[in-house]
Amino acid sequence: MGAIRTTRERWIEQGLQALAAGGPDAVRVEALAKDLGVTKGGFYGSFADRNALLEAMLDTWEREATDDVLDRIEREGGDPRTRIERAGTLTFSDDRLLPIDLAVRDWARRDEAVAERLRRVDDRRMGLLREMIGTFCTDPDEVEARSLLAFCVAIGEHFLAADHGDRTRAQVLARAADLLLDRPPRTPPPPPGDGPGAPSTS
Amino acid sequence: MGAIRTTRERWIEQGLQALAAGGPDAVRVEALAKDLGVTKGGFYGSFADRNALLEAMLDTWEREATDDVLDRIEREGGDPRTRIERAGTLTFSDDRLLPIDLAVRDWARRDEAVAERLRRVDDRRMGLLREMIGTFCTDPDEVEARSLLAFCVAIGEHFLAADHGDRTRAQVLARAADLLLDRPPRTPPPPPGDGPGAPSTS
DNA sequence: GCGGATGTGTACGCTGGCGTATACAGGCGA
DNA sequence: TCGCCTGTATACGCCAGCGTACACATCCGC
Repeated sequence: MGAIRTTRERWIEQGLQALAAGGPDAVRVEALAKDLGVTKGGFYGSFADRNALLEAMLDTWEREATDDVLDRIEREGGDPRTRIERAGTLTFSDDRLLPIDLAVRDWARRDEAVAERLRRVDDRRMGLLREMIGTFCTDPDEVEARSLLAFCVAIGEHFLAADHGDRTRAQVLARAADLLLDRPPRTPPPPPGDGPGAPSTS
Repeated sequence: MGAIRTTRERWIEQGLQALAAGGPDAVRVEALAKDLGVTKGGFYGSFADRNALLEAMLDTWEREATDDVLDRIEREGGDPRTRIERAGTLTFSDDRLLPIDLAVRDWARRDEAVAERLRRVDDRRMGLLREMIGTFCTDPDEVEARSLLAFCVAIGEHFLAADHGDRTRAQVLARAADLLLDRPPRTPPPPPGDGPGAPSTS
């Protein structure tokens, strides 16, 4: 009957999906079991309790969100501006990582232990931004300000509901990225009939 | 015994506090009753069910977050840059409104009806930003990009855990506001021993 | 003062979720 | 082959939370 035994990793992955979809309160042992097509019987063999699962989920997320992404950026190299945008893409355009990231951010507002993990993750990301932006901006205060702006827009974008009239969000983001990365507008105001939005910061 | 009868408004207010502190899942009828020093007996006289309370809370929030704030900005007038910063202060430095705002944003990611309300609120706020930034920036694409950046940093700031080394968050935000509002840095790099951070965008 | 409207306390049934206990099934090494 | 280890199903006790029922208190208009 049992296709693949339900391992610890499968519980963690399903927990992260539930976290992404409904926040920490949505991580319920019996619901995860149902999603996995089993009962909760075996859960307590892999985890002491629900809290142990949450910890394990955060461990997994922390690793995936930092080492995995940063290693890949470093390995693939490229122009500083390109690397910033690739970092943004890997983290904030990933269908898997993005919703988890946003859920963790909200969670961190209410749980100091989660906030501490998030701080570790964000510090590494800010470090990358500082380094990259520092290659074309000399004033250290301005580097910090631009880095903060870039990070805030990459996150805040997903918490913002406003429309932009004729423009798409992607178009506005592309222009914002031009401002932050101190480069001329890519598509000045192109005559009508342009393609879909450029990659942008997020 | 009962000092002041527990009115509909008191339930709503307490509900908003709970929402701010723990998200929509934390808005529990019996918990609110306990906070108010009563039992849940009378709750169902003012509200059909828990959901009706949530709706009423959102109604209240929507009004306070738009009409009340925007009316006040308009009434007090002032320089465009000043008005932007006052709008930010009234909304995102208010101990009462800010946590509610952040909670609603996360909630909106999972509930389309909440997202619709948030869209109405954010559209009005973006409208103000566009108008103000448009007074000193001519390119409409750039106005939109700057408005988005300003809004994103005002929100994103609170979802960001990173440190800034020697600088305080307020200092970095002040510099970011200078960039967005296209004005020279206020405290170029002041010798040590400066006061607390300037108001900034948030 | 009286009576209804409004709020209150207590008790109940129901559901969902956690954690435990216990017996069962299948793979894998000695 | 025999046990063990791992995962599984089922059943249980427990508690929190929603919504209902009903009897009681208090205020306000008449």
